[in-house]
Amino acid sequence: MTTAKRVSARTKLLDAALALVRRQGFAATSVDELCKEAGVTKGAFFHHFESKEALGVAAADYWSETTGALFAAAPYHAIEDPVERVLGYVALRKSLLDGEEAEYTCLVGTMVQEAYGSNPAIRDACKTSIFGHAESLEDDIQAAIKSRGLSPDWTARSLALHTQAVLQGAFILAKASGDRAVAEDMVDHLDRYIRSLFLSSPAQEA
Amino acid sequence: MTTAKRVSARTKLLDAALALVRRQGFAATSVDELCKEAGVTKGAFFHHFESKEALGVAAADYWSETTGALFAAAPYHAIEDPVERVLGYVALRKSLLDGEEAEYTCLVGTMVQEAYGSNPAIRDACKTSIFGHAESLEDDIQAAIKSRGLSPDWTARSLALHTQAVLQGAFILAKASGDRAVAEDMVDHLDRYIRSLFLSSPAQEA
DNA sequence: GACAACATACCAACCAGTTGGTATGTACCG
DNA sequence: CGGTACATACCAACTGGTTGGTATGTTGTC
Repeated sequence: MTTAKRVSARTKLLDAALALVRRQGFAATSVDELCKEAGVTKGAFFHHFESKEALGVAAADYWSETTGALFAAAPYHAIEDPVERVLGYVALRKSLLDGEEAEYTCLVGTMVQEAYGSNPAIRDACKTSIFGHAESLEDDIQAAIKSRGLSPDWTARSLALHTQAVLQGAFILAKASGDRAVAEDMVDHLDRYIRSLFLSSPAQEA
Repeated sequence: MTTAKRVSARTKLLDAALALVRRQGFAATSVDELCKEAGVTKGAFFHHFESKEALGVAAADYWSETTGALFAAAPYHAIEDPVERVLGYVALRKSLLDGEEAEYTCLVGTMVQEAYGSNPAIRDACKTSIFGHAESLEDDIQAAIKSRGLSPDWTARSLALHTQAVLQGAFILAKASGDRAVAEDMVDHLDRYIRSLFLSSPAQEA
């Protein structure tokens, strides 16, 4: 092992950032607070990150890595029919709506709202995270289009992004109402929409 | 006229709050900055608002009023067919995606992400704004259901909220990418979904 | 002359970031 | 193998500027 005793201060700070920024936003989270949550000192913070902004960028990248690994390992990829695979993704997203708001909502969706106008580096990192995740869905959607012989007037990319938009919006409504059931209803509508795009016959149970 | 020379400091501060908070978020916007933008002093600020938090609540209420008036005056209400009226609302929302991000995005959607965990008063004001606006759509959706003789497994309320979720999500994607065309695509998907719910035959042009 | 609507001057707490330092490697040279 | 040179990882104390908020005016109006 080349580095670190057990868990490096860097990783502890990134975990602290996920927890605190998701709960209260980026600007409202101070460096002191992050250090306290991580159990390290300010010296350690500025050893690993040259600024608070740099921590924000690193946190977005860290978010992409950890959530990317989670979705890459998910069992829905094994579903053979591509339409059902896309619906499997949506079902997984619904099942992840569990616990407190700060536990299931999206770090980069929260951060980009604060950063888009004043912090290009964080904005770009958030963009890469959201649009990169959407891309991982695009191939399945494209395969689903092909499998049903469709020539839609919408693109696989735009539908992949739509799933992300619905989820991000669902998070906002859940945060506003304090009720994750609202978010679940939004995902149900998304499921219904995707079925309507790929299945010629009307309603059908999951 | 009972108050104010021309425009009261209170209104100027609320307008400043809309501009600044939409651009950079609530926590990142300081009282000094708000006063400078509004062209008033700190004394005026704390004369009208007992705290920064109170300004946040007032800004959310002010947002509800101004946007409420805008939508109440919109011509789509005159459309006779309730399904077309709902689609008219969606078309209006799409047409409002104009200018810079900070000009078309939602104040309360931005604020609630920062406030939900640490500021119940602001959270509630945002909830009232979003859910209140959704309610103004609910009657039209209910009428649309009735007009087509449907008995759906979804509620008018949940579809009204879904429109808001799609819009809020579209704003996030637009902020992340810096491209409002992405948001327009999301609204197109919403339009397509609503048509699929109410029209038995497939695609049809607006 | 009372009261609302502001302005000016100020403060204690907090902010991001810096400093100067220690403890523990690790690389390389003789 | 020993020792010096350098790197990495971290820490406690500090700094200058900013923060939300206050105390005390001044002004215009009924």
